[in-house]
Amino acid sequence: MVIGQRNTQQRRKIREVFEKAGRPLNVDEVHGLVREILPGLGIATVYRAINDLVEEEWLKPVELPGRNNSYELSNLGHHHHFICEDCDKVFDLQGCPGQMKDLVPEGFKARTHDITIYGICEHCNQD
Amino acid sequence: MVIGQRNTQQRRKIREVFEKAGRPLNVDEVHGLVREILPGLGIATVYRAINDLVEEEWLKPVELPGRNNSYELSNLGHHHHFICEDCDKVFDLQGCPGQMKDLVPEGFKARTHDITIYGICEHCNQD
DNA sequence: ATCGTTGCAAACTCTTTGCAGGATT
DNA sequence: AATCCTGCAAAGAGTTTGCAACGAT
Repeated sequence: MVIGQRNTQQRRKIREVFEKAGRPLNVDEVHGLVREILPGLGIATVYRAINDLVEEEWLKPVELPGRNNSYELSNLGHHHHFICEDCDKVFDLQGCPGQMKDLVPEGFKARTHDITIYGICEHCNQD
Repeated sequence: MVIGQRNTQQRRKIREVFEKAGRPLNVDEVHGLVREILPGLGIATVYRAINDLVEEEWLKPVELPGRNNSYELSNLGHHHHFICEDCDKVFDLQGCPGQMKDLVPEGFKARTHDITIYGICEHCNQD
């Protein structure tokens, strides 16, 4: 539900980890991070809180090929994602190559697009 | 297993639907299509046949954001995908905008990328 | 006091696996 | 005949839902 939410400890901490992360987080990452402070936190609570935050458009799902959804703050504008093949973390990328309409054949209508780049992140690249 | 496979009716029909489809198919689509001819076909058989075909590199998984894997013939070269938001089918696109390296920040190393375009396919666009 | 939220357990979906019978070589 | 494959059912992963107790308002 979008109205009448209560400001519980659990939901406060869940919002905090998203604000601090600066990159998309999946359900297990949120569960793990909040559990450092609230060890009893149940996974169903994380799912319910995230789904409510998506419904009220504070979070946006980041659907990535071949993996479970991550989520990020919804106020970020059009951008794309990088997946580190070493540490498996997801990062935001700035910019967009555009020209997507050229890829679409006659008769098809393009509405939007996702780009995912795979590689090695800055931190893992140092090893 | 990659060697010693047997040419069963089920596996023959599964290969046939991929050859005829001309676009990526998911497990349910394959199950549905082959069941028109072999009504007793079990879903586990479809999973096992597809996994074997992937292992021998006759098929390639098409991992798409927010949906179950589809699969396509592995001899298609670099290309991207279109998802119809109306009929939910997946189509192949020719070409690639390139310039992906420009999106990646200093310190990150890009290896490959996926592009998915969402919109309305030719057939659904006629309605 | 009300009623949204929590944790637990059960249910659901998608995929994989164990097994006994059946098909291909 | 050997052994791979099949269908079924059970088991796993990830996610959702029902419920009684709890906590925010």
